[in-house]
Amino acid sequence: MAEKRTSKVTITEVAKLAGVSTATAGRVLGGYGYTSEDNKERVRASAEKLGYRPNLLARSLITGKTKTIGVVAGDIQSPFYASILRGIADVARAQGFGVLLTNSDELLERELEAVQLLLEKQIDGLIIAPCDIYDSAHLHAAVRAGCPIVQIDRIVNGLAGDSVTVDNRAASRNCISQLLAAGHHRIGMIAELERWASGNVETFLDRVLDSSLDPATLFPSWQRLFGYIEAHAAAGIPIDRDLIGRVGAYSAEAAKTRTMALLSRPDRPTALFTVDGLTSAVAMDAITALNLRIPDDLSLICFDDLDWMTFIKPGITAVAQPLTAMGEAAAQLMLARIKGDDGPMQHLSLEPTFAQRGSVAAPMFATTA
Amino acid sequence: MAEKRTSKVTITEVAKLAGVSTATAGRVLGGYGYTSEDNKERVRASAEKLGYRPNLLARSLITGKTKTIGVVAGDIQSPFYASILRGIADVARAQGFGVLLTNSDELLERELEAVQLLLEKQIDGLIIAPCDIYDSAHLHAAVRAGCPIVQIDRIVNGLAGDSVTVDNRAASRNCISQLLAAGHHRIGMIAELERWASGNVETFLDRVLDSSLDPATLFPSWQRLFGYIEAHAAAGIPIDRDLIGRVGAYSAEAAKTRTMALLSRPDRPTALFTVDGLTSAVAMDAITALNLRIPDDLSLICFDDLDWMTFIKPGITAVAQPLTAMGEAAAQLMLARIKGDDGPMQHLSLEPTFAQRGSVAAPMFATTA
DNA sequence: ATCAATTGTGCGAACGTTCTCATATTTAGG
DNA sequence: CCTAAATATGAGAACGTTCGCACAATTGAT
Repeated sequence: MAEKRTSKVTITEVAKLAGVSTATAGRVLGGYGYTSEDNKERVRASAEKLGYRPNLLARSLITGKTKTIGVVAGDIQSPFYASILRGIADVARAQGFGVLLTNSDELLERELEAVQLLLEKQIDGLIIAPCDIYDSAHLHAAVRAGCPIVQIDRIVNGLAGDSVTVDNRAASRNCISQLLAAGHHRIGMIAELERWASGNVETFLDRVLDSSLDPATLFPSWQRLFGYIEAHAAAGIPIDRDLIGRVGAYSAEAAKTRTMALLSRPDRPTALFTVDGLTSAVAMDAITALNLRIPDDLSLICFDDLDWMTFIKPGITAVAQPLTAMGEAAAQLMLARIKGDDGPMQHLSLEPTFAQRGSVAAPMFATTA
Repeated sequence: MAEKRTSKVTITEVAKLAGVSTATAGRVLGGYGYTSEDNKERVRASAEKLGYRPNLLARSLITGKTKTIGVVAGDIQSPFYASILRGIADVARAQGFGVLLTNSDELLERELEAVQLLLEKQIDGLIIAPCDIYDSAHLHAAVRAGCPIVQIDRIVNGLAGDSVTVDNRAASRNCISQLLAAGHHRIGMIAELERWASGNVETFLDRVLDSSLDPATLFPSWQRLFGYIEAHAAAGIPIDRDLIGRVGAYSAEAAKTRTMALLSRPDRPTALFTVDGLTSAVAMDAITALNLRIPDDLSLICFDDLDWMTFIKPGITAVAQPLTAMGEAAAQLMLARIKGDDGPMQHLSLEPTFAQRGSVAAPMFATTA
């Protein structure tokens, strides 16, 4: 490159032009300490004239604060994380904070790298949807190293960090209860249900029913299954294990296969409960492919409210998580910690809203015994 | 806070423990220069033992490179920006770069603040969907200050920065031609059409028809109107000015009002062309509200392919921009510039794909003369 | 054997801020 | 008038790295 001038106007040059020390120039430009009205003007004028831009790197190096918060999302491309991120970014911006973003794709290895990078970049705090809620030594280490953490959507067991979640268990129980009340006895469920530390779905059923399981220690999809089981128990309806479509991974393809299989059974469910945005879209796709009518052939309730649920055929009844609000709350908690709040850990549980629309009806007839 | 230890293990301490100079420790840990195998091991062991984490701030301050690229999106919450961002983040991560994100909400003032913040944080480059393509002095200044810029979706007139866009004019022309070929003579269009430097829609029509307008200097929605006009001209079909629904702002409410008005006319169009994701969703909403059947009562083609377009009633025919690819390309261009590429500006135009589905049919009858 | 690379090391100066300290000067209260 | 606070300034040391330089020690080709 021929020319590479400009850009590096330092505070020293501004000070020189203004005829004061760098210390004084720093004080007026950084706004910290005493300066005479006289010098304030002179320094500001010089800064303006030279087109001075403070170098936040240098400031951060000495203050130890970067005014940047790191975010590890699963996948910003999903409306779920996109909305949360929006909430975070808004609050951060309002306070002059920047947002450093990474995706984990729910892969622990990625998360590890991401957290590493963010910490090296000296972020003031970390907002994360943790992949692994049972161990996550790296997160414990981060906290120990003085980096406050706010968890989103799920909670690492025993981690000293705030959290913002939704009562998935109650919301799910509510959905299933509504379906049961409408007369459905065979309610299908499509859920990720990837990791559970202590066994398989059968074990899980037992543990829920004998109340020896703390839902707070689970991944959301397991919490939602928790509510599904509870609702059935409360209504005295036995659960057909075959109706619990465990996808086992966060994958559209796998979910599609699983859903098609579930809905193609001769004794297919009369109602379906999808447990997140991905499975809802996939289910809708399968339903269209199989030419099933909603709610005549199949009732449907979805977790996560997507824009198309408003205007599709009959509206789709759904649970809406307050996503941007969750992001905002997370950022607010974070900023409080950064400002020095060292009170006890806060675990916010925001209220989801229930969007009653037209996808639930009474079952037309029993498909099979 | 009672304890605030750990976290600050510096390279000096590592060096001391390893019994070498900070320079040597720096060389092995930073991987830049010569070091004996012997010392390499010793230093690495010491670093490991102390839990050393490099402070990228300090490194950046001296190298002048932060390995961070700034992104100014309109609104990450929209699938459009979310997908682009995903592409950017992937490429960045693969090269060890971080992504600093901000939203402009397409507001110049916000963009100004955002760019300011990013520059002060010393980003290595800026990827932006610029609000104002006619002036943007701040972007020219950034380039002059040595910060490479890659523009997305639209191009600031005369700005020395690369760009990644889509041929909106051609894609739009193609859509309209298909509708015309299907027999539609009254094709409605809903578009933002917020800013055009040189006048109103009438003037624009004239300028397009006498070929005195360079589409590259326009906002996407105007480019799409450009194609709409051209297609009509090519087919020899006169344009009814009333069918061009100019929303005038990026607002769902305004778009809804405009769309409802357009579709409620006694001489309503027999086909509709929506020009982005927002207007498509809004149009779908309006269509449902008015109880119009697709494609019987109304044919529909949308710009931007959204997930629900696959599984809604008849599939919705749409133009799909290669969003993640655009993000990836933008990041790639950016990284090349950062690595020192000072070749001529590149203006990439990626090919959109056309998803032919079931929302287009011949018009059933003329609604009115 | 000689000279020029190549390899290896440490010292101390950067980078652009803020911070600590020392030292004035002004203000205010008795 | 005196003293204590408040206001104002500058010199120079931080912050944690990398970089330039000087200087050895080792190579390898003539």
